[in-house]
Amino acid sequence: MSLDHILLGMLREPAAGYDLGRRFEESARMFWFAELSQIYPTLKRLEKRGMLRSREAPSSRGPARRVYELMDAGREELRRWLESGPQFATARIPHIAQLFFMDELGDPEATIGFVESLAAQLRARLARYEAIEERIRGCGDDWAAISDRDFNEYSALRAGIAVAEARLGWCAETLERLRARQRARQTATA
Amino acid sequence: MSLDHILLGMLREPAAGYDLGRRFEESARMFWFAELSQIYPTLKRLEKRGMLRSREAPSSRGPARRVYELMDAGREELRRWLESGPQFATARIPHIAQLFFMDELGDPEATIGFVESLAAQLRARLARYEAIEERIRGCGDDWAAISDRDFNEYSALRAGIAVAEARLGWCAETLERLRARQRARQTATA
DNA sequence: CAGATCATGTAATGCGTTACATGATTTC
DNA sequence: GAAATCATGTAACGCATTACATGATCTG
Repeated sequence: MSLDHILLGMLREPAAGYDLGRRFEESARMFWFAELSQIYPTLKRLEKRGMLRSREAPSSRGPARRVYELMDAGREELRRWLESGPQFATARIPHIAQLFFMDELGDPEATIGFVESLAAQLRARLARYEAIEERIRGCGDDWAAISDRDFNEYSALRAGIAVAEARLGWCAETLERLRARQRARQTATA
Repeated sequence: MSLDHILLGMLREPAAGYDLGRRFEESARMFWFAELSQIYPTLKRLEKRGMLRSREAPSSRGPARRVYELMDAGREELRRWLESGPQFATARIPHIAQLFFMDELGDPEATIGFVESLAAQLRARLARYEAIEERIRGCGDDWAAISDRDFNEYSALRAGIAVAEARLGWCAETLERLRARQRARQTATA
């Protein structure tokens, strides 16, 4: 029920479906993602419901763009969502599920390898986030004069960084404990 | 594609669908959730594919239980999944999406209220996790002698706690910044 | 006897992914 | 002329939620 709202939010400035697709890749990845094949029909549906209006616009290259614009009904729906209090999705964290059952492999080294690989991927993700943060800080004017919109977008980025850091910290802590267990086991066998 | 694997993992000991439903509520909530209405057909499908086998068993109260048991094919599928490396779901974090668009309300106090409410809900969640941790530490024998399975389940819990703490920390940091902005605005107006 | 818990399921609907189809323009 | 980018979409399938349907047993 939220892709609708996210598209409405993104359409506070008129844009074509294709543009929104790139926005998911660039700035919204952290908290949501949608394929173009989902975006296009969703925009059509929102238009049919009177939330959006569209017109054709020529493209500098490639076929004509269908540019969507937010209508009053859409703006009201967006505001209702924003005023409805924090929404939570039911958790879906496959890698923690894997860890949960990892003893099935009967190989403590496999668990260690798994968490190491997890840490590597989280480091890469964190690096991407931090690169964005650098870019913002760089082109950013002075920090207090920033607009509310930019401030909130920056806060969302900070949230992603905070969680990635926490997960990495957990990896380090967990690896330490796993290795301590391995050492204890090896001295017990010897 | 993962509920299948999670059910296979849970069925390393035979159980009925209803039992698995409660397990999601009790110990797996942190990383996954499924309704009974999704669990029952999924179990049937896995049986048809030869991953599981089932038999009827009498219940102490209520209708007969259908108890499922893991077959070799199911165990192999489970292992393939565990060996396939850490899987990530595409992020879906509605409350960060809301924050991202929150300036639409044009009311800085609304953003502050939103993050406060978020913090309250995260504190409640963290308290639940910590209660589980207490329970584990309490009934737990000595920490090094714990089984691999219990160790991994504990690690999964620690992951949930780490993330909840990080989100709460981010709330505090963000609230501080939001309030500083408000103060700056008010002195500027005065 | 009412309400909670145990226990299994189906049906309808909606959300999301993957695969497929098309075609123009720009860059190398 | 090949590959990348711009741009729109449809179709099939699978995953997830909500609502509905049924009925036994236990607890207060």
